[in-house]
Amino acid sequence: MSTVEAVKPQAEKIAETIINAIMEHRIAPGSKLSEGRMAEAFNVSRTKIRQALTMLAESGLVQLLPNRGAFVSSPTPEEAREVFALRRLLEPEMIRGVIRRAKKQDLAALHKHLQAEDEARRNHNRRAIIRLTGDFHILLAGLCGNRYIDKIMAELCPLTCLIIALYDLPQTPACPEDEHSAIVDAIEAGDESRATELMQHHLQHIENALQLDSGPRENDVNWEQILG
Amino acid sequence: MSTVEAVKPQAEKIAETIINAIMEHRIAPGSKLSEGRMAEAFNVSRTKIRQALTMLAESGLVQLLPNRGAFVSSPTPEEAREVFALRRLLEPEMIRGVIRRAKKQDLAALHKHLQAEDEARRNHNRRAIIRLTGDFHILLAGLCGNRYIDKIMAELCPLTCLIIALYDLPQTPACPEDEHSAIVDAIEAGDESRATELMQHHLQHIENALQLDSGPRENDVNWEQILG
DNA sequence: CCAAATTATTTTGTATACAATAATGAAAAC
DNA sequence: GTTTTCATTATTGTATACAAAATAATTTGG
Repeated sequence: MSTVEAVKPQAEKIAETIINAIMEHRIAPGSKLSEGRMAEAFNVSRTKIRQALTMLAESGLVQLLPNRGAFVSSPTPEEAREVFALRRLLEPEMIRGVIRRAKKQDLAALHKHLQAEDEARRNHNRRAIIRLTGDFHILLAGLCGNRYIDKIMAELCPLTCLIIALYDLPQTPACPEDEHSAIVDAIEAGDESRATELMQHHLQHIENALQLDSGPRENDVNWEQILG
Repeated sequence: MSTVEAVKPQAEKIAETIINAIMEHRIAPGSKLSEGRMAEAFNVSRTKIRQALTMLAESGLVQLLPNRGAFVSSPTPEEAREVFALRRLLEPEMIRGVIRRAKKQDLAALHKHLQAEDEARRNHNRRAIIRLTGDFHILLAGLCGNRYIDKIMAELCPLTCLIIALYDLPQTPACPEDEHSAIVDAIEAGDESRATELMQHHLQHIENALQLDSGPRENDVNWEQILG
């Protein structure tokens, strides 16, 4: 009797690789994702790539234009605002769930994550910082006890990374230094109102740091280097 | 200069057909969706069907088991509760958006929908009733001004239909008679607190009418959730 | 007759071939 | 020199063929 191992389909892995690259700002918004190139890069047929792309499109990270191909989304300022509005709605509830259900090991995982963030900051590893600050929210979502919120956050966080790539001022550090650790402290203390308020402000800070009044910034496609 | 018409891909249409059938309870939770049969039914190749199925899987309505095929999801009681928890969080916010932004024509569309619901009820067209009561919430979501909430609701409503198919008592009418029209009245009156409260209660009523304490009803063979 | 093992059939997974469409580049016209 | 047109190239869209896996059917052994 063999246990049914959760075999993760290859297409999903490919999609995750792309998501990771998006979260690390290694693929810019608007980049074309050529099926042929990707098939070559991942050493797999276009069929698989196509599958991964439809998944990414369904999650909103990629736009599929008929007969033109797949492009990484570049959210408009309005869409950016909508993303943040939704996150401000979801994440406080998420926090409440985490406080209610978190076990010791979950808190340990959060602390471990904070350490990783810290290390990335010390090393001035900008890419890791961006990805990890996104992952923090995904990690929280995974602990909130609602798998649908979890799924949504897993889509909204990469989208937020695209938004930051488009509208954040390059010099500003994307994420205020210690807000994450303050949130974890409040969670650990079981202080629901403080934790949710910190989260609200945290999200508001991020949005405020963006330049959402002008149109999307001109940034061109540096796609080749990714696969090279 | 030709405007870029939004050509809706065929795969999407197939997926929508399936979603519609799910919302009308013409496909039971747990049903197997065989690629071959579907290809024949829709008169397309399996490639297209496969695309539609990955889309449906991504939206959570279908479960893809490796080497076994596609099955319509049958949410567990826990999942059902999570769906409702999320809806209770999203829909009041949605209502606020609708009140803030709704134009005359939007309200007209809502009234037209209420009429359709009424007619379906008069004709005792149970399938139409179920679908239309779901569509009401999707319609509202489309008016709320946040396309991400819209997208999420377009997934949660069909899921809710599956939940009702699994856990609702057959004799109970799935949706309390006039709650939708009361909500529209409150929206029209611009009474935010009343509208959101009505929506809260509405969702609570639906959930309360379900039998979520026992396991999923023996509808079909529930082979699939075991492997997940 | 029932159970286990084996064969046959069906169904899913993947790659590839070819058609259709768009993007690119070159030549011609103004 | 710039623009338009046409041919070429590259890319996407779709179906199909074949391999792998699972299900169904049959045979064999007890």
